Amino acid sequence: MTTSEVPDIVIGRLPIYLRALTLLHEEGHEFTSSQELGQKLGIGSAQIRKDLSFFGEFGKQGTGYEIKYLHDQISKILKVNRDWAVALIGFGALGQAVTNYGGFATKGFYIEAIFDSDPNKIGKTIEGRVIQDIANLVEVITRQKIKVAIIATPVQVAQQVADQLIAVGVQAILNYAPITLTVPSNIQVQYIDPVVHLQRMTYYLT
Amino acid sequence: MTTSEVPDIVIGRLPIYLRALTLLHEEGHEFTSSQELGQKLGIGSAQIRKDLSFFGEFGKQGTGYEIKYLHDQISKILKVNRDWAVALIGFGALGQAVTNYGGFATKGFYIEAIFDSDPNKIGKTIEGRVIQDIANLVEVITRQKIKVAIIATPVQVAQQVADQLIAVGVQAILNYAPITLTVPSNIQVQYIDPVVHLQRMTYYLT
DNA sequence: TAGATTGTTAATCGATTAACAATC
DNA sequence: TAGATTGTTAATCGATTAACAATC
Repeated sequence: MTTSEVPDIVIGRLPIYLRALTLLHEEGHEFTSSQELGQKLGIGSAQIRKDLSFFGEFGKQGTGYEIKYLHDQISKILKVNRDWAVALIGFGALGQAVTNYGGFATKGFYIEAIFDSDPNKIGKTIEGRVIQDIANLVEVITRQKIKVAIIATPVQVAQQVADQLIAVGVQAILNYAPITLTVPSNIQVQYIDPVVHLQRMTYYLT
Repeated sequence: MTTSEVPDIVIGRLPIYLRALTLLHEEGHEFTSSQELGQKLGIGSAQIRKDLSFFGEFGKQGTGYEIKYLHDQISKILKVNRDWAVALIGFGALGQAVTNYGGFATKGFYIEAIFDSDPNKIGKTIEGRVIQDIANLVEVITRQKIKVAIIATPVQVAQQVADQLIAVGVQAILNYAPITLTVPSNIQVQYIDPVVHLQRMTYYLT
């Protein structure tokens, strides 16, 4: 959440739009409208038009949006029209699942460095990448100029790992550890904690 | 997002509060304040007090909140002071990671039924649970009266799986498939798509 | 042209926050 | 008592939405 022209909540919806556009494209559609998109996403059509208007004019009156064009434009806005090198810290069950998940690479996020502290894991090769000693984190990430990291460590070390990452220039952290990280305001952090999502839903259950 | 007395955004913060309280408790603290909590979570203290005020009075002027008590109260509010049976649909790499993840059970979410469509997987036993044919989903979930489900299927079948789940009484869905599900307004859905989180952050990168 | 849909404005709605009396 | 912190009010801030002129 950085001070910015465009509200962060709008930025947060763009990947959702992108995902829907990808799906429509795969289904062979060529055009869509703010109404159709909104229906699919459970969002008002006005909101979609307003969100897009922060960045330019992407549609045509009467016909709507060309799906491929809008997809490319949003990709550019989000800077996902290129590849990003990602560091993964923690190669436990979760870190291994993250590594094996094909969805990152197909979207341009390549895990190019993996770290763990377990001597039994350090040195092993996983799909061409050697698991490195977390003691070398500072050196390796500095050298490779990696800007994006995924934390999949135990919760006890997550904050100190984050501190190290930030110290060597990482600007965006996807944190799987169940803890809110304390970071400077210019650092991006996103959280994945499935338990949080489940707990949010049980409130509504009868 | 159901029509409700308490704003859904407030409900969404309660699990975060719970997580912080758990941590403080584990660190041996006995009391905390809205200020301390807010600092740890990057949230204003007034917001925390306001959020809690929707449900009652849990603190004491001058001393703040007893951590264990507040934790228990929020647990009750969220209905996570009991166990929940969970169905898992899809036993690919992701579904397997979800099954092996210990974090669900320790928070009271027990995966009590696993479904897949692959004949090579159906019938196998995983930690005491047999992988069942997705063709039996309707029967099994109806019989076991399961209310919470996790979708970890390929994106192509996620919507139809969701439709089936809802038809047999599932009220809360945690969806790992990269698609926005269309569901009735009384059904809770939460999404986990790490790519969405990463794409949201790259916008801010230089 | 007639119909459809955009981009944008202004109104509405809702969430956050500052301030403070109450009180432990 | 003095200091600290709550719960709550009212003001501020920001996001959503309805409406419509413009135009494809």
